Amino acid sequence: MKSTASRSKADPAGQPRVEPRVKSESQSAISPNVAPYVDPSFSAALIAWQKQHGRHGLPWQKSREAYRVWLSEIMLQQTQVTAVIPYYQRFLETFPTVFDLAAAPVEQVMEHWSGLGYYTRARNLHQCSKQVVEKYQGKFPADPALLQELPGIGRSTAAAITAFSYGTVAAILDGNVKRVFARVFGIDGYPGTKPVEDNMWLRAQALLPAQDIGAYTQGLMDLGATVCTRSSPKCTLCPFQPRCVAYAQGRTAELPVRKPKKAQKEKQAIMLLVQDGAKVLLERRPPTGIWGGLLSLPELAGMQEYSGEDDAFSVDAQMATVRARASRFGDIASIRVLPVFAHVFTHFKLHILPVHVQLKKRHLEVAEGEHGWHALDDAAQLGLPAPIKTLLTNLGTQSQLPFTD
DNA sequence: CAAACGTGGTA
DNA sequence: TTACCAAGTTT
Repeated sequence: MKSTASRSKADPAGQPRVEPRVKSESQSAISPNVAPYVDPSFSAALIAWQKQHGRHGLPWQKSREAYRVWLSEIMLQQTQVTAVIPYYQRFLETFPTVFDLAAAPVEQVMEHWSGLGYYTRARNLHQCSKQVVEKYQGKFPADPALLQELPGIGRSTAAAITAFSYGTVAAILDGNVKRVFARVFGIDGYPGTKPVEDNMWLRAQALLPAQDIGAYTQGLMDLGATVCTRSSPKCTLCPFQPRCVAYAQGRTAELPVRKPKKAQKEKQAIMLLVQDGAKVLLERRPPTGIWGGLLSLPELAGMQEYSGEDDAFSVDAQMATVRARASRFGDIASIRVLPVFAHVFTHFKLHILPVHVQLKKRHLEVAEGEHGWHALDDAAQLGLPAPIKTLLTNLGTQSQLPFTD
């Protein structure tokens, strides 16, 4: 990021030519927002800023190979750069090409994704790799419209992949862009709503440069991630400070408008930790729903609504069921109720009530379909939900369980 | 189309 | 500790 003082000859400076993409329609339906207009100075300023102050050393920036760009873009959906880096590198080592990924069993893909969250992304990633191999001979299309038909790739991701890999001129609209636009143009209204998002897509299209789409797209992301941050934006370093509506009005803290918050739901689930010596009983969760496709502890009766302390879903009341369920797998030596702990998701809080069942004699293969015995020592390597992985790991090290709630 | 879908970091 | 968030897509 240190700038070589000399400007490279590749910098055309001047005005990038932009074809007029927006008709002079009245955007009257979008009340608080001004109609987007073509403004070459926006992309010119951003591209210049990116080349000098943007990020250039991220692991997925070392190659423009579509497979790598695609992999990084999927991993980065709703996920921060620092969280992605180790996953990205491990993925590339294990699956160096789209052919390797397509040929791998989905269980192995889930293992490598474990801990990253939003597990549908992993299943879609795997499906997508297979389709690219079958339909496109392993070469990702350069047309965003074609890419967008593939699982896990939406409008914004399709544009990002083609812009970075092939230089295709297409607009992205991610969280960074929404934040930058909301502030620079003073856009009121929560960006998650249809009218506001539509307006932003129109702007994103109208502001596209004819050249340097890679630097431009990266610039939008970099500016949002490093300067125009959610809290404490570094406005003095921003190339758009002179034209920023939010800055001029002292409203950078209010824009973009926050998501209206709903009452947080709470659920609870009794989870069976059936142990036989050094092995523990795990089951594959259904492909859809929370933790879809991951290995996890058997749940007693699914996740129940939770309302305060006084709940009828107490472990005590379920002991008979616990005993019945566990005895299918062997003769019970002991049952110990472990401390309850909570795990918070984006949209609800889950109270986990673990019950430890020690077997003295495991029934020989109970062929329970999705059930299987796994070494406790392998807990860290298996594709497990983060809190379950923590639970098993702590069990093995004798240390105390996660925070009780 | 609003809701579902994870996790770890920060205020 | 609670609340909010970070390179969105799918249903």
